[in-house]
Amino acid sequence: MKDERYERILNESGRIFQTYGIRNVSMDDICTTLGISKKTLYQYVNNKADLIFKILEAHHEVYRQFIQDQLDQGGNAIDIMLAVDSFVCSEMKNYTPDNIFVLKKYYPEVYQAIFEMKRTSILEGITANLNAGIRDGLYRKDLDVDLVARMFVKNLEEIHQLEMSSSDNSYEKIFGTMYDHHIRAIVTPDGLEYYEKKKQRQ
Amino acid sequence: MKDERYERILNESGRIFQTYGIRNVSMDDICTTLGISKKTLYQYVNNKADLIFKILEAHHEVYRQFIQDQLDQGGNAIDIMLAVDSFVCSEMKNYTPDNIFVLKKYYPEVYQAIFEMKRTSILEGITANLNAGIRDGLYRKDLDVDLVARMFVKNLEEIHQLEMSSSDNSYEKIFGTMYDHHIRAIVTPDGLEYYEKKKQRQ
DNA sequence: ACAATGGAAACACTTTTCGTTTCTGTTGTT
DNA sequence: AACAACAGAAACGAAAAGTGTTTCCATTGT
Repeated sequence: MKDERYERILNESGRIFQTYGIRNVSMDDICTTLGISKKTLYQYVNNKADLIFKILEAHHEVYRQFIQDQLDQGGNAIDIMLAVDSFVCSEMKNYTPDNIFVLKKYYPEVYQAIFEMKRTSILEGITANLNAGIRDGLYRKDLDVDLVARMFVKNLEEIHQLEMSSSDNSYEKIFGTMYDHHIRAIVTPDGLEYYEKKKQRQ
Repeated sequence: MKDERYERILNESGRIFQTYGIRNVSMDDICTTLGISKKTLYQYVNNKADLIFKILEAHHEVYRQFIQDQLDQGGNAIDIMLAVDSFVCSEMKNYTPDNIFVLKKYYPEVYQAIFEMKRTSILEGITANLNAGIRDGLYRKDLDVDLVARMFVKNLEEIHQLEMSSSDNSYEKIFGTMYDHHIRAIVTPDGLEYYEKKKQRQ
């Protein structure tokens, strides 16, 4: 069932939802754009909410895979944070105020499911990063890993509530600051020295 | 009738339409946001289409006034074009693919009226600029003013059909290129010298 | 010839929003 | 105190748009 047509449905639907807005694009519009009938489309998705969920889920999977690859490489914990920084930032930019508004109002279950998925991924990723940094002597041993990870996620969520438009580059600034503060708060002297050197090179 | 409340209705409605999308924001939402009842709102606008029209018209008036001010100052025709360049560009950025899509599909009369209004303003502005440039020896005397003005408008319209997202900075590039070519195509040697000097200072 | 598949479009139903109206409370005036 | 005017909240009836289902038809493969 994970065939080329299914991939195309998700990718192309996602593109036109993002371009024109979820509620402005009807299932008829999607079929017209894709050149398939509704009967065919409904062989792949249960309903519009299901389509939206599957699109966001697939999108999230790309993000999750990127994070997982960074972790699997077993590199330096600070390098990983820096690599993840801009990737996560641009992922968040897709969630524009209008999209969030629509998801919350008309597809609340999809919204809950997706954001819980994201929350879980981030929590796991940060926890793993914290543990690796502690083990490598870059982060302080006395950190309450669970608490720091939760605080990180909380900060992400608060940034997300700010409802900036996707063209607003304040996202990068705020986001980068949050990452910067997070790292500075948890590093050892060795880790700080490494981090400062790395920042100077950018 | 042009009172503070009316101004506030237009400004605030325009803001949330722009943030959340025209069709995602109901008249009820607008009233809730403004803290007024629908009965009050309908004292100021006939219906939703009328509200949208009035918002876009007011927005256009700001733009038109800016252009008029530049013309009234009687300055150098090339300087005026350069002053107008980025103003027009950011004005166009408000017309995102989703907004255009909605206007065309659900409010076609509003769309036609607004774009005809814009077209007329641009045509008049460019025509006035061409005549001033010719009079001042910056533009060539052999120009067919009417034809050049129409070509300029045509180019603007074609850029507008490209459906770029508002975060895409290709708009500036394409737009700037179109302005550049327009000016280079019509200047006298004196005008070109002046223009090149001006461009070097930027 | 028949079966399977998929597109186009009709269909019945649902949902949302629209614009209108009613009810109520508040304020100002006499 | 009584009355008029005004505005907000919400109910209301109607319309529009969209949803998901089904039918009809054409095409392709066996």
